[in-house]
Amino acid sequence: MQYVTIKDIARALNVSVATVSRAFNDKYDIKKETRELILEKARELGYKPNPIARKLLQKHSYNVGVIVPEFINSFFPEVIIGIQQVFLEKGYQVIIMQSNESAETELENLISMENNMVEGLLISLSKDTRNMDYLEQLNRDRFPVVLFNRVNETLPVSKVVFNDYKWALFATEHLIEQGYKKIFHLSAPRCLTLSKNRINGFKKALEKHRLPCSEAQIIETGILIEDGERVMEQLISSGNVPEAIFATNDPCALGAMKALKKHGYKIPGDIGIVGFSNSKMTEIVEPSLTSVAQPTTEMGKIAARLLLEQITGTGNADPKTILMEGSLIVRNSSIREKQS
Amino acid sequence: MQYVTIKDIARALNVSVATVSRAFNDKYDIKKETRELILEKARELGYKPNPIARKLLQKHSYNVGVIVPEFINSFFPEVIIGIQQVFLEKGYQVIIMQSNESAETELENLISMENNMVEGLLISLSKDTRNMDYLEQLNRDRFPVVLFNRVNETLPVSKVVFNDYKWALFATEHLIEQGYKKIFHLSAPRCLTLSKNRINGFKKALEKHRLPCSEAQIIETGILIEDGERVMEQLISSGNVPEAIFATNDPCALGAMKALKKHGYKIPGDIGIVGFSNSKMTEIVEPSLTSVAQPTTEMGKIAARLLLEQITGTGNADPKTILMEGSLIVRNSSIREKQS
DNA sequence: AAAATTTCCGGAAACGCTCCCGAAAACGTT
DNA sequence: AACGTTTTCGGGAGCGTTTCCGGAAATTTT
Repeated sequence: MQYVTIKDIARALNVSVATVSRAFNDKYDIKKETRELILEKARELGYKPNPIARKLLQKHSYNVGVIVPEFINSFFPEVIIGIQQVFLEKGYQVIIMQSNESAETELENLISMENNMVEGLLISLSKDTRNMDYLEQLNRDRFPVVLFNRVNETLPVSKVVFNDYKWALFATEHLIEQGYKKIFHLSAPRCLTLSKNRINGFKKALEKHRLPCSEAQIIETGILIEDGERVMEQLISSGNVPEAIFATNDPCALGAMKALKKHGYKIPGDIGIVGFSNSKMTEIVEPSLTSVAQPTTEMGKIAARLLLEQITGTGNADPKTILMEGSLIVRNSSIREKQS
Repeated sequence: MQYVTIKDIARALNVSVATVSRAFNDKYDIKKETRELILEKARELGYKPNPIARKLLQKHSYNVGVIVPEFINSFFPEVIIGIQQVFLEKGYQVIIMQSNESAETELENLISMENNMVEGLLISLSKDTRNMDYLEQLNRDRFPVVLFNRVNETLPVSKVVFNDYKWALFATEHLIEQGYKKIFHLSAPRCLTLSKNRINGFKKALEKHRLPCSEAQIIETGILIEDGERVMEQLISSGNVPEAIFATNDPCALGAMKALKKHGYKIPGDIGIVGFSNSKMTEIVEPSLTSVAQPTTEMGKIAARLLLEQITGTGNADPKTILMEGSLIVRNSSIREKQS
């Protein structure tokens, strides 16, 4: 791979390497014919400029990196599509890595991104990321970083997050309005800021409507179908079945539904369910699942534009936090026909 | 970003750059104390080796690239997890890009991968990739490439594919055994080799059991829920509803189910359905969806190992095609209780 | 104590490219 | 015909590393 260099073609044509370089960089410092000649020869020899050597001088790589914890669920892929739309249009390539919810892999990804000289980084933190040293260092070095969805409070960088508090509150209130009283929340790992906000929204709703609200109603579950299923099975077998569930995401809600249906519970009659993120599955499952819609692709776009501003140096440099709003899509899983 | 170089720290300590370099590369050509001293100073100045410069000499980047057409469905993410497992273990980083089913973006990805000096490439072709010139060139330059899942017949590189023919045949036969006669196939874009093989398997099954088999039974649908739904709606409104459906993937099957259920058809009573890829959703939907399970993660691992062999030069260089087998997971969507 | 090793380090070339500077060649101006 | 301009090109330094080679200093051997 990559045998023929600029020198080979300079030698073959008896010109200087400088001239060859000029031919490729389209400088107006070269006669049209020699340019043609060089390009012709280059094609003949199968020459390709070595991008590494080039990058060594000019500091542009036109690469940006995206690190996400997973892409089994459709959330992150949708965000990434938005990110790509913005960057491809501007001539940047998007390098994606997934940390697999591991802080260790995330760090490796981070280092590797640096090695590839990305000009900026969009990150959604893994669930067991605690140590922010590396990111802090990057930020101190004025390296452009934007956090999205899974963010860290303390890091002074731009962030794009969903208004989890508000929509968790709305989702819970919706259940309350339907007459459900004993409401549980199936939470994502509590260490995530996102989880905390959703929990707070959930609590606030109960409080506001003077419903009981104990820690036992908040169950740290996970984000996969299996997680929701497992936790629900446990609740059922321990006889502690709530009247309604607000789940941290759709897969989790779907898992819970699966367990409930298996044990003969009627949804939404016996128990109401609300999910989060409004995935495609909400309309496939029966009953259809009420869910909070998040503008995923839009979120990606906004995060991307924020990063772009930092990279190009336009816009002011102060970190800002963008709070995204969504909507509650009410479907059958949470609507009680008529209540007593 | 990246202000302090090896020279700065050489100057600060009044040693040569060679010595500094040695300190970092752990050569046994340096006194322990000076090494410590240098590392200490480096930490103090916040020095980080410039990976670009390093890559310029030693030809290793320890990066491999993966290009997939999409990751909205869970298939590719699962494959990628397998790929990552193999490479992370060997000290390689995996760079992921998605072509968004566009041949143009795919080419850009390809070029960008080269620019980042990946040592090998794993590709699943986009649905409208026709032109193989670039890949052919890469292959001629002996650049390690492995195709997986979405492959091109003519390209003489290693490939990892699923035995689509056989399992499409089995899936169809299963429907036939259940007594369904008028069976349709909802196909992915026909230009894909994978589609052709599944279509052939489908045809073969019908033929074998002497069932009618016309082109009208094969409908080019797509790979998303919406596609399956749209096509099924059309079939219903035109009054041309089959007795059973073999869909090219689960989302497509789920979309069809959604339309059928909406119009009051009973599954599996009125109509039987089989999907492909055994996604998580098969067990969430009602009735649960019979599907062909593909060893996705395993497929990623095998493709990764094949590439690794090429990169490291172990194993023989002849391109080989690995055919993966799966299994038919029979669920409720295709089981007729008792038939007349 | 001199010779032979070993340890440690500096100089310099190299990787493939870009770009500044200056010189030669071509052209135009009085 | 002498001069100034412009175009075109080559020389060479430099990007930040690694690595080979050789030499000085330290250590061991005779």
